[in-house]
Amino acid sequence: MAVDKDFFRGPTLELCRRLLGAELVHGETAGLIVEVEAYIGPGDRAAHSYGGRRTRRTEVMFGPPGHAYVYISHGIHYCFNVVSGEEGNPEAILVRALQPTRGIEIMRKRRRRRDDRELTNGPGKLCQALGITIAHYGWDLTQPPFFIRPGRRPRDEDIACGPRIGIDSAGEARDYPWRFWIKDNPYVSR
DNA sequence: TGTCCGATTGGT
DNA sequence: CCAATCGGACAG
Repeated sequence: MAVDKDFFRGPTLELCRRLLGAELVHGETAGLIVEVEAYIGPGDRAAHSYGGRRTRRTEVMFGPPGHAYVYISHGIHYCFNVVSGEEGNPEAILVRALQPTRGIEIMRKRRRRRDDRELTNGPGKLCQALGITIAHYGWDLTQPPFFIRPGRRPRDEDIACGPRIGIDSAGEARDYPWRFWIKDNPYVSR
């Protein structure tokens, strides 16, 4: 059913590719992961854990991989990340978009949009659609009701990568090609 | 397409 | 103080 703990081990950029096509499940709602971004620890100016910042917010990233890092964005939205990398290295992967697979009626109620693509094509949108909040901070993603299920991994030629979104004041890090998405998938953000 | 604003948290 | 891993509304 859910992935094993080992699924989350290994380099963060490799886990990014492994997450594409996997299913993120919360309760009765779920979707295939179609877009992610890596935020890699102390050396990444765009990461909340840049320079080794260790606060109540970033604490979970210092723990073992496979847990949820949820934070509040601009005061009103939630963003969901998967903690990655070795324990002690504060790394995480932001899930930016999903393709709904289950509970789409629930998502429509929560989101109230005309176009179903607007349900989960952004990091704050997908949290609202799946009911993910700050209360899920630190949760273990190998256990129901909140977990990741392995799926069909896309072929490498069906995966695209490029610079991350919304971080234009991060110096060199701005151009790192650490955003990954499934080519031509209609649920990818932007 | 562009711009503006909400309303919270952490860092300087 | 102010920028931030964003989304929605509305002008044009």
